[in-house]
Amino acid sequence: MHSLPHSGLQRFLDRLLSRTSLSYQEQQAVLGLHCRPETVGPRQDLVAPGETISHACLVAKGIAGRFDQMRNGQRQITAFHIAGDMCDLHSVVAPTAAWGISTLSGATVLFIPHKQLTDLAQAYPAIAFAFWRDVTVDGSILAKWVGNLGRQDARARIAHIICELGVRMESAGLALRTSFSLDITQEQLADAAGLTAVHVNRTLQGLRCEGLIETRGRAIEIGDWEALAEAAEFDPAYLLPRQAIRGGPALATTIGEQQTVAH
Amino acid sequence: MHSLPHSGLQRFLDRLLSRTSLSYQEQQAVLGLHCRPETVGPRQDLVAPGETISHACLVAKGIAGRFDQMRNGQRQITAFHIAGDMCDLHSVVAPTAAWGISTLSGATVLFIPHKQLTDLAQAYPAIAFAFWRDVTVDGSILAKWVGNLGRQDARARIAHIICELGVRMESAGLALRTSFSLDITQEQLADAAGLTAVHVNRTLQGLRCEGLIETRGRAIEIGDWEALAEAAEFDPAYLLPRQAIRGGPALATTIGEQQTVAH
DNA sequence: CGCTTCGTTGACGTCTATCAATTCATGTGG
DNA sequence: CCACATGAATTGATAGACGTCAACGAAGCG
Repeated sequence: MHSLPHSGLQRFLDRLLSRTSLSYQEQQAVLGLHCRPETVGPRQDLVAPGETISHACLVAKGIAGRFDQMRNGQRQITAFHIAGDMCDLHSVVAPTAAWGISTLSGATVLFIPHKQLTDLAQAYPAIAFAFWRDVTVDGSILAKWVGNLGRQDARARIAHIICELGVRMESAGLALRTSFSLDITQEQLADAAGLTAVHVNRTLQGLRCEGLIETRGRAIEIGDWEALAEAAEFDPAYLLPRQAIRGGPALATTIGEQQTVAH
Repeated sequence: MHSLPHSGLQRFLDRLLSRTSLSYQEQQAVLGLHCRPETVGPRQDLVAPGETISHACLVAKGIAGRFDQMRNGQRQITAFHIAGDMCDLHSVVAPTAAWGISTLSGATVLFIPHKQLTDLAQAYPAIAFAFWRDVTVDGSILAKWVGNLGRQDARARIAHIICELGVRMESAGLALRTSFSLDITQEQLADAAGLTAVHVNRTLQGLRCEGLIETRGRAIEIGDWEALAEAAEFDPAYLLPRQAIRGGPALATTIGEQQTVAH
């Protein structure tokens, strides 16, 4: 369909490589995925709640969110997806989504048929393993969000979300953790933090007054990272950076990794 | 180590079989896992937060919980594990836990070395696939908990937890969804619902007054299931019952399932 | 019998939601 | 260049849900 790999695929590959080593051939196989790119405006639903889908969504540019929808129409964002994230690798296993996916900012999204992904996982065990790790990271983030929503107040919740996205953007090579653009509205931030937009607004003002963050438009500057992380009780271990994976079981090498992680 | 398979392994196998078909040989391989059973009292930590582990925990009897711990010692339970649940299949991929695991009631737990599980996944692709599905179910439940904590009030949150555990116990063949023993304290329920024990107590009284639940000790009776599910906005789709898996991609059969799911 | 754990109750304080306006930024068309 | 529309950020006043603290009762257990 496309002779040159889309830059979104390169970002996705980089993300996989950040936790799993893949051979040249395996890397080429990922880059060779056939996909249908699409430019989407903000606040557009990519997957409706309850819909059965046959493709996964890869965010190439912008930011998207998975959400749970209540009867009264309120939404709870359960995950943010930045450039390079595959929104719903789960859908390969469970094609009928209990959730929805929607763009938050304007975005470029690649639609990849499930069959392409399953074929890939089948042909290359190392890729299947990388996919499994990706799903595990997703679960780890969700567990942390449960803790964040259940046991932290508004100030800590928002600080935690800001810390997480900063670190994730830095890991993805999109920005510095202390200076990045969080291209979502306060209302969307509220839907992620389990708060109202009004209260998010006041809490952000509090964080600014404390000197923990500065904002210019949707750009966020964090002067004192340690202080913000302290306020958020943020510990990046749950994001499973490479060192948290190292020292793992033999599966990594035996099931298809071509080379061990550098030490 | 043990000539006869432990009944906990049988429960675990049944759980896997509820979503993935396995051949006789594969089933025997699961039952042949070597494990160290241990009887543990209530409120005992099986895995401390931040600990690096080399084994997974399988709950054979009783109920355990994964939790996130705050600086001040408060805990947020992020997942319940009933008999037949493998607590931390994730730990195979990420052996340094960002979370902790603790018994809630008294329990019998089997400790299974990671190596056993990785060997199994390596030898039998269908088992690897079943593990992947298990991790996906876990993630789906976590996402629903985020929605429950972020956008529902105390009454709906507690009702939702009760509904979920009822359905899961019924699926596991442990009880009826309308009549089961929820062997945890109100304080533990509060740690899962993101509330205080006092407020849980009052909310439970409210649910009893409304006639939505009846309790005798820790046994719960649900007279009108529909009404409770309505109050909780509970839809079991997120638990990925077998029918949500059917109609999935070809991976199931191509990657090792011996027979298609009965229809 | 005393000890411990758990469930229950009351009074009070605080965090967050709700509702409604107002300001600000941006873009569009005349 | 201005009038206007639109979406987002901000502000104020008030209400409600939930937390906190403290005490008491019930049940199991050595």
